[in-house]
Amino acid sequence: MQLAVDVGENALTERQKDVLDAALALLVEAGDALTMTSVARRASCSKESLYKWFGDRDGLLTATVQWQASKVRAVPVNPEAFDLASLTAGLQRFASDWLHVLSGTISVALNRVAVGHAGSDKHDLGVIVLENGPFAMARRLKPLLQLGRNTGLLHFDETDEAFRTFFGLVVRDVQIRLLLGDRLELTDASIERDSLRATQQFLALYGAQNGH
Amino acid sequence: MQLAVDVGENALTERQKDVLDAALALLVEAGDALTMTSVARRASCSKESLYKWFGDRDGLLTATVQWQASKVRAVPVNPEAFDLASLTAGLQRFASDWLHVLSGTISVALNRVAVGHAGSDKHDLGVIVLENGPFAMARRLKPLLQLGRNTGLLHFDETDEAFRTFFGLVVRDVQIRLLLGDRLELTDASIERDSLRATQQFLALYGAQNGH
DNA sequence: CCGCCGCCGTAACGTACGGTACGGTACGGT
DNA sequence: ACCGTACCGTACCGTACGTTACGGCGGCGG
Repeated sequence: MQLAVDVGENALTERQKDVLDAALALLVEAGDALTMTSVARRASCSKESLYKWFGDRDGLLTATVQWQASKVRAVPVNPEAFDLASLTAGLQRFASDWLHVLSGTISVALNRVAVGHAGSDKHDLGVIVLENGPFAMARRLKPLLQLGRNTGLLHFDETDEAFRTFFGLVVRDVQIRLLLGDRLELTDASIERDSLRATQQFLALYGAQNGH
Repeated sequence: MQLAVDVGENALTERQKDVLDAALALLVEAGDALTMTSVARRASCSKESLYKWFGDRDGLLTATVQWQASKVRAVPVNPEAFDLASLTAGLQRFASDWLHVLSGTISVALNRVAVGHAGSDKHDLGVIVLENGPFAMARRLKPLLQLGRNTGLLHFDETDEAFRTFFGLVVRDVQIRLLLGDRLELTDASIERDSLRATQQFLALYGAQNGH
């Protein structure tokens, strides 16, 4: 399940990063209708350079998605003085971060193009987004869950099942509705509220003080 | 929130239904790469007829999505002799049905093209899928939830919040992973197991016998 | 100063596909 | 028998876009 995301040495010059940022912006604006010409114009570079640097259109899209993925790096949770309060805070902070990312225009745009490409031959984008989306969330959250289990604060058999339940409680129908174009404004306040609710529901299901 | 899905009189001839079924099959196979020529060839009809019947490519796609939507009609739950057992059975059956639909190749294909189109100007497909997906699920489930509340079996303030929690517990990360191309085989047995788990978790959160 | 290199801008090419036009055929009505 | 209608198959047109090629220009080593 451990797929290579970073290509070791990205070897991206600043100029190329600027180009990829321009591609990101266009991806947000136009979605998959992005053209090589539009990227070249927006980034003030030649199409020749685009093809030299990224090979072809798919290479550019792949590099763009990876570039965005490399920008959102995980902040690890430090397991010092671990108790119910810090577990709750960690879960809620995690849910809040995730909802903020999910509802961002960049996340929506990238997920849209990746979903679209997963339907054709090119599964690369889907794999990359999968790896940096749900799978990355799982890798980041599972240590916290296992720490909770080791300290007796949580009860579950399969870490993966616990994670997926938490995922469901946090994300619910938000992502699919956003991807399908539903206007669904998530204010900071509502995200805070939903994160707290999801965390409390998760603790009600897997917390040590409750039955099961 | 009540959007027209059926166009009153569909006025679809059998021939046209066959064409739309061919379009559905091609949508599953090729996704958004479907071409008018391929539909005409598969359905053994002329492109002229396609344009006469459906206007343009978007019209064909819209008609295809609506045609599929018209095929999966809801089976209402009869509220006779309602108790905890029938509530549990209803929820579980609902979850099972939904997971079966979600994981079907047709649902995945239609959601993919709708998500893709939601990124461009044409939001129609997204709205239609939204209307026949999450929103239809909500309309079908909410009467059952309210019946549960009226009979004292469930406790919640907002029906919509309860529904969305159930949605999250049932769907979790399954749909987004399928849309992104993750190989995720859902056997009948695993779906039955997941439906039961989701139902029990939901009852643990909103059931009358539990706290809150 | 000179030549090489990387890059910009743009023009050009090939192709795929949406959309249209048209000839040919079957059929039902008169 | 004749006509209108509906439809199939196919050829065709226009365009958009991916991809390639080329001219020009600034910088840098010699």
